[in-house]
Amino acid sequence: MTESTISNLGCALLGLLQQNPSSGYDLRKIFSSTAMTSYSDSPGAIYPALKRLQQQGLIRGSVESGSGMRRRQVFRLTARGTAELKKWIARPLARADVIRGLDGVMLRFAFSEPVGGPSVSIRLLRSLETELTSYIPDLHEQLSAGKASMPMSGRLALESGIKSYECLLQWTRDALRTYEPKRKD
Amino acid sequence: MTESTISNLGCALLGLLQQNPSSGYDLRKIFSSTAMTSYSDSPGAIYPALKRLQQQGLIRGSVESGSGMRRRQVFRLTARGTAELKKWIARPLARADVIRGLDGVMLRFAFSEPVGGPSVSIRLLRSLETELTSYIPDLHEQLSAGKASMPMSGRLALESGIKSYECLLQWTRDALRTYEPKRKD
DNA sequence: CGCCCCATGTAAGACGTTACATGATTGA
DNA sequence: TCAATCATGTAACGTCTTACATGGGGCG
Repeated sequence: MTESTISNLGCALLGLLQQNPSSGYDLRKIFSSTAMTSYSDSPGAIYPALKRLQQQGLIRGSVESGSGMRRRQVFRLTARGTAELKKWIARPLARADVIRGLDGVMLRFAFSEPVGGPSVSIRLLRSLETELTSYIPDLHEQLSAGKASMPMSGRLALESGIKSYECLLQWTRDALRTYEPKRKD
Repeated sequence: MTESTISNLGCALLGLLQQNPSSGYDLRKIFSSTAMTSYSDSPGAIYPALKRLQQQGLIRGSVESGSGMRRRQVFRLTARGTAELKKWIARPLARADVIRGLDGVMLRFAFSEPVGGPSVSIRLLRSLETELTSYIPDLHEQLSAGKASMPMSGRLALESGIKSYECLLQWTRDALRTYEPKRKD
């Protein structure tokens, strides 16, 4: 029933709607004009996604049509939508999330504070720190294992991936310090 | 005709096959066991992708079935496949590639040297440097513009994105120095 | 003999992309 | 009035996910 998995785009929509009730067009503008450009602003993605969310009972749209106004439909989260959003954000992290779903993780974190408060943000950061700490050494091993047999560009590409994870780990710790200034490191 | 766009997975397959003729199963193992885990190792993705590449005439499979061996089909690049791979790698970079297709860019770079030699790698790195140099300031502007209205976790998430691009730019310059030791910086 | 791994595939479904289509309203 | 923008959608298409299916070969 509530077993539906929601796509990243769907969750991004939920998160944005939680902050401000918006129309599909508003959301498209957000995706096309802000740093959330990594999500599609095409109508063929957004309107069907909104329809799905509404069919699942997670959002509800109401048509606004005052005189001298263009017809537009403003969507808001339902109680179930809020619950689903919270559940999505609080879902435990696994290594797979770090490897293939980093975008989703950052999206969850971005919404974590307004939706669940600082404690949820901190929990996310902590498990991200854990996963990265265990994953990065694996990557180093692969690098030294394959060093000889890889072309230089391949090796460099792998190093780039490693560096970016290390940079993310750094950021994670900085962010944790922002939330817990008294944390001893 | 050769107008077909090939998916990232398809290009990854082409690149790997260029280095070693392999069966679908071999390729799956690579995806599941190395840092290329970001690509799917599921048979439902790989076998259809191989079939498409073959239908496009970019690879050719030959069934190996010596006695006492399991049947397996080994794929090799055709001339057109090599050409297509080269074209894909040499395609000029645009900002969109940096925003939504970084994976693809790194994949192209990883194969650039064995396929096109150092000059192609260098060209890729240079245009990556250009794109990043122009994109990063935009992100900083967005950050300072939205600073007030964003929840802290949102701001931190944006900062994480910025940091990761800055880290990538750093890597790009390091890599360039690897290829051009005498470059003055 | 039975189980697990090799090796290949197919089918249903979900999602995003691209491109097209439609109307209403604002502004030059 | 004519173009641009607002605002919403639909249709076709390709691809990935998940799950299932199949058969041969090694191993205990």
